[in-house]
Amino acid sequence: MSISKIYNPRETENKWYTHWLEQKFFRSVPDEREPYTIVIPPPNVTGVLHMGHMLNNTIQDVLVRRARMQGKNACWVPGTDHASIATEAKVVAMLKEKGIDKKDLTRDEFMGYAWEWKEKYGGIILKQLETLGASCDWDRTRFTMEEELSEAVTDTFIHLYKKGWIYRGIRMVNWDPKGKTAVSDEEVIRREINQKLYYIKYYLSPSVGGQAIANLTTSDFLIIATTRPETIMADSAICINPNDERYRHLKGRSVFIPLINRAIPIIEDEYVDIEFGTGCLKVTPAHDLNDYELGVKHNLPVIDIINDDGTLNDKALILIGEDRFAARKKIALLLEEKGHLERVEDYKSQIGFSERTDAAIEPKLSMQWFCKMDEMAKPALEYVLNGEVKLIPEKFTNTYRHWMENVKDWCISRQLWWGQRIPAWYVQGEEPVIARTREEAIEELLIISEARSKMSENEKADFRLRISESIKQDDDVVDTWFSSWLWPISVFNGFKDPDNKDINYYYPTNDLVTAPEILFFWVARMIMAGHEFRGKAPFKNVYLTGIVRDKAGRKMSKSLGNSPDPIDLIEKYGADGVRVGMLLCSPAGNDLMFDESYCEQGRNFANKVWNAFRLVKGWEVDQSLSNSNATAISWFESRFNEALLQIEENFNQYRLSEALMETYKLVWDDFCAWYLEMIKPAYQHPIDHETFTATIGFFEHILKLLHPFMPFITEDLWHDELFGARKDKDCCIVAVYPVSQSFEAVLLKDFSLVKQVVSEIRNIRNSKQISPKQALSLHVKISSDINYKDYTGIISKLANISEFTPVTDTLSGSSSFLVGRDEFFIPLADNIDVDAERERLEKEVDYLKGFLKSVDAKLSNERFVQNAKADIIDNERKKKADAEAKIRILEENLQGYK
RNA sequence: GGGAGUUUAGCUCAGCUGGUUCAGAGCAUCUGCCUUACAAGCAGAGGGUCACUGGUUCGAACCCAGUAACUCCCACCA
Repeated sequence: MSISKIYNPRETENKWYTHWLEQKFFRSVPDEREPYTIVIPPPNVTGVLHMGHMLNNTIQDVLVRRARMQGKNACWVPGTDHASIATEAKVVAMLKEKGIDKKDLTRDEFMGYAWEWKEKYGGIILKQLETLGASCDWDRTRFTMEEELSEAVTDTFIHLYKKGWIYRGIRMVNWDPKGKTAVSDEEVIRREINQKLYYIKYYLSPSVGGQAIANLTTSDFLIIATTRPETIMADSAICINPNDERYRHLKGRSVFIPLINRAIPIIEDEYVDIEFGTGCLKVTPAHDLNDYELGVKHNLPVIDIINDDGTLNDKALILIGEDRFAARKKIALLLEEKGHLERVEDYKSQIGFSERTDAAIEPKLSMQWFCKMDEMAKPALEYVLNGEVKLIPEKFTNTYRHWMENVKDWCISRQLWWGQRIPAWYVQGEEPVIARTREEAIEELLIISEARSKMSENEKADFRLRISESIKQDDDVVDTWFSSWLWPISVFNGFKDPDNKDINYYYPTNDLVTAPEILFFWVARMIMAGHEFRGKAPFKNVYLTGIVRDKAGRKMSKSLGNSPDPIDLIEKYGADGVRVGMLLCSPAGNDLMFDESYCEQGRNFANKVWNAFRLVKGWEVDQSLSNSNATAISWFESRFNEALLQIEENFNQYRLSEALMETYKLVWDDFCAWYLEMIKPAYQHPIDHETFTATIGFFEHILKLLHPFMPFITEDLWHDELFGARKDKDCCIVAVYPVSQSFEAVLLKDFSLVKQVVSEIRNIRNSKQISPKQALSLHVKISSDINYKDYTGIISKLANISEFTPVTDTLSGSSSFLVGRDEFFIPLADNIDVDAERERLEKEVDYLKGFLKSVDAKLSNERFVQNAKADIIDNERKKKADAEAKIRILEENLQGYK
């Protein structure tokens, strides 16, 4: 036999993945079986696999593989997301390196480069998923920007527009000056930043009507606190609280903006917090959301001094062309020079940053497209509240509800090129028209025009000609999420062909596995779209994974450099090892503190399975031998079913890491450490046929249980001739997953006592430094009803006992122990420290007496006896009897030492 | 500022409706072993005032109230 002592994953992984592909095991087409469907959360095309994907996709693969083995028609749909901002940023950067500026390109040219880039790098992450063993139906791979999915986006836009749920308007949006696009509220990450609060003097203009105000002595100026001094040039007013006594005298007056000396009015509004800062607020409608609203209310002009790229424009009058942050520093100096800066304080406040580019968000007024959310949020909330969609863990329901009840309209336009272009068409002097194509837009315009005034055929032709020359499509694209919210429907072509076989069969899908961070971005919106377009939520369960953190609890990120490359890990520990490692440290719903040592544990486990196989593989069967392991076999059978029940339960509750741990212990402890040790024939001895067959059967069952977690090693072993000849199609991946059968509880209970006996003997050996090779004799004084005769063989073998003698009296000069009510003695005449032995017994008796006392106290407590349930009381009585019996035994034994 | 969650062994976590022999697992640690499946291993051991303070109860890791620490989400205070 020349099987390697160590499991070598590299050889097997490729081989079996290819085999699975060849056999089309991942392929799913509708049939009569019950479907089990997962759509992948499409990773960004720009992405490379990181630990978050690793976790997320391992979980999906475990679920899919298990479902497949349970006989369901398992379908895992893979794909990628075009990720407009992230991808466009990468393409722009790539072009820049080549010396090309996006500004110098036409839209088409840019898209050419972008597609080229996508073709080149877009497939990487999916290839990487293969190495981890993902059993996706690759024939179904979709991309959110491919033609059909883009059409779905356009159709959806039109549909919602017709419903009046999509509208255009000027709003204060979150502007990303780096990406030069608006981003949604959800894409803004707020961080507390150390800032400076600048106290700036605004001098009052000469008093009203030329009359000096008497009590205005020191103050020819007001002081205003701001974190953004570079925006003072955009100020439209100063606002005070009408109830603020301190500023009563300022009503109706105006001040000059420092440096540029533009006069602005002082207005009053209760919005201003008297307590904060100086109680005076500068109102900058163009650059602050609240100020904007204040401006609308008080009819103030909007002065936008910041360009799309975050530099100051000519309306600023000074510091034109400077970046906003540079301008901030410079203006502080200028103000200081001119004596306008009263003081500067350190100040902490929340600043928004773009999720995609990490640029500080600039509130900016602009014309954008919005999607109304309130109507769609209602049913989407209902699905979760009534349990049709289950969030796992449940705690997210609260957060979900809160969000859905306070949902705001969704800014869906993005000032980018990479994405689905907004299907709005403009002609000078006309309202925008929403249509799929230029032609349809023109027709639409014609109809509108026709409705206004009747046109002759000539006029029509003229009109058509005129508008087809001037008509222009909106330059913007829709938010990426505006395509991914359709994903569970669009991957099955549910928009183009709403009654097709696939969508009818696979939709709604079963489980969605994703990160809680995108519960609102994506999950909530998918539920909305699911309801709107299919009348059904898109999935039944949403498993929200934790965030992968490092050992110190920091989120794994590129910038921290604390994230291992999953592919390196797979190289090092094997895909099965990494999968196990990932799951071992991922309790459902909690973040996981990842550490490489978990992968090591996973690898060791794979190796354990490998070696168990080597052992069995090496046995020679002797047909003439009769079965000498009946007890061990029935014990393991029961134990297996007991564990399987537990595993099923864990899976039902999506406790994957517990399901894995249960399997791990079943294999390592019960199967390897106990069962195999019990039946293992002596060196170079054959095994009987019956035991061998049973063991092979157990092994197969174990491989099946392990398969969803460790697909490669299990498939590899599955095909060994040990298990008989297998056809190409007869694979572990499609083997029938076992279903738990009834088991013998009494046998399991008795056996746990037997294990204790073995452990006690080993313990005595250990403490007395007796070699395992030295056989011992065991004397047993039985008072329980366990039939130890059934177990003498097992005990003898596992504890190296040469003689098993029933006795009726305690045996002095021996090391003794108690298991249950049965007493065991190992004669060790010259190796016994009598004092120590006596002491040990006394200690045990003391402990038992204490224990008995507490039980007695309970039982003599009337209220306990009155209130507690009968079985609890019974149990206490049993404990009492048990303790009393043990004390009697031990005390009897102690006689021998007196 | 509002809300949610967490706090159990050195680490990561179980502990389901309060009640099986003084609270469990895996890893790590310690001790002894290279015993022909596996040192990526075997056998054994140690390790916890269940964050803190009260309360309810015959009985609390579990229920209630408060306190503290941490985490996350939401929010326009310059």
